[in-house]
Amino acid sequence: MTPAGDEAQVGGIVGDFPPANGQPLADVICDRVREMLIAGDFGPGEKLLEQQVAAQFGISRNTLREVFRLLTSQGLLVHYPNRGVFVAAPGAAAVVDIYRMRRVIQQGAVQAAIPGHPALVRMKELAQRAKEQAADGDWRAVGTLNMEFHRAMVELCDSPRLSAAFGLLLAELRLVFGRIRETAVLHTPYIETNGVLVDLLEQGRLAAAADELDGYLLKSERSILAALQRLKS
Amino acid sequence: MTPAGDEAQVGGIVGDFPPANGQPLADVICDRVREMLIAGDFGPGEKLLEQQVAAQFGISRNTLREVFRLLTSQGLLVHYPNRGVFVAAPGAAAVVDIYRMRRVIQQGAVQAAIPGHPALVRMKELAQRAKEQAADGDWRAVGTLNMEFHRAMVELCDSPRLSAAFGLLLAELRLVFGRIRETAVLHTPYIETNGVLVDLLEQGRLAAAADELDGYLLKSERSILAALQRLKS
DNA sequence: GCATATTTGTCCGTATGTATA
DNA sequence: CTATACATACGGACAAATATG
Repeated sequence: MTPAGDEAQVGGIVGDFPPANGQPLADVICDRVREMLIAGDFGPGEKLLEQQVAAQFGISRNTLREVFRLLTSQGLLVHYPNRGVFVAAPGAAAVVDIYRMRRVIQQGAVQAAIPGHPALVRMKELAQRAKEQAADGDWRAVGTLNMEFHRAMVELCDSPRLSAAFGLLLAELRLVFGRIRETAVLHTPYIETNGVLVDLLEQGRLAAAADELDGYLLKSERSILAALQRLKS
Repeated sequence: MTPAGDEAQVGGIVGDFPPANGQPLADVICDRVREMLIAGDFGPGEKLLEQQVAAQFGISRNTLREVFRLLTSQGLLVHYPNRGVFVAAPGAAAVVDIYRMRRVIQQGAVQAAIPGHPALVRMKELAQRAKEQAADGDWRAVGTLNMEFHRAMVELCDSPRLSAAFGLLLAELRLVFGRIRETAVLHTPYIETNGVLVDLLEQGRLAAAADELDGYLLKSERSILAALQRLKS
């Protein structure tokens, strides 16, 4: 079998010191499953059976277990010993915690922003593109661009570890978004805010930018919590 | 090598070695290996052979692979595809990045500290105990207590995710410490600082505490970088 | 409350490709 | 360039824990 055989290892034969190779299967599947999770292809709280999922991806149970370990450590899956692995279902408490951490990371990143960092240019582009997509009414695209906008913001302070930690947060947050229908309401009001943020950062008014950001985070958190509340009923 | 000779795990097929197993074997071994890594039982950059390490712990290669995945995602091991897993050897660049992130997380945590949080009491105890151990000349204990002091500091803002991310940072930092001999120099000057920090936090002078913290982080980072530099020669 | 079926946790053996001496 | 060692990945097996009827 092994229908996942198209992972041809064409890698560089001439590969010098750094590995020129394709990544292990577990990493590939891990990315695929993560995408499926945030796309909502698995329901929140759903149980993932090892045999079934392994067959679904055409990989062995052992390899899938490595994938589960990774995604569990990233907070996207939850593991109950001897019971199995389930899709995480972040509730209000998780959202509050995620935003608490967002505040710390993003405000810290903005205040430690490196002047003239290329990520600022990227933020400007993303804010512009989001404005265009909003005009077209493509809210899904607006949401994605907004995510990338904030990811670029964290990259302003040029710390790989901080960016990685923030990436995990965003992935978990997208898991929440997947459950909410009213995407327009979630992202529309912040298109303007993003433009203001870029302007402030370009002028080097970091404190003012941090302040604007705080307001954004507050409103965003509240609207998500409200939408979640509506879901429960 | 492996002076911890009592690790003789006679893979108890008959033995009741998997005792009242609450958590999976991979998690248990993961914790053990992490402790050994920060204790310096494996040298930095050392290659970890699957068969050998699996035999050393009396577990299967499949289970060990799960352990390697976890520790790699935590930054304590490095994985080169098709070449194997190696103990991470964080250099100057890593230290700079770790401290950049420490500044963001710890200053953010202090400024978002919840008044009267029990972690503040714990900080006070830890600072006191560190002072006592320093008088006894037990620098290893002082180092550990200092770590716990800062961990408690992050818990002041009551965010499980932030605390978890900070824990990963500290583990990686301990990997660096393991390579440095002069532990006394690394931890002694900060015993006093910790006392000042507790006082400021008790008085609710958060901004002043954040400032004091910044000074600590700056000095600490510099002394570590200097010690690393000395190692290279 | 019990017997049974399902699933996890863990191990082993093995084939294949990759890197290194 | 060949030989060896090793990582990668698969499938099967079985005990123990859990879910099910």
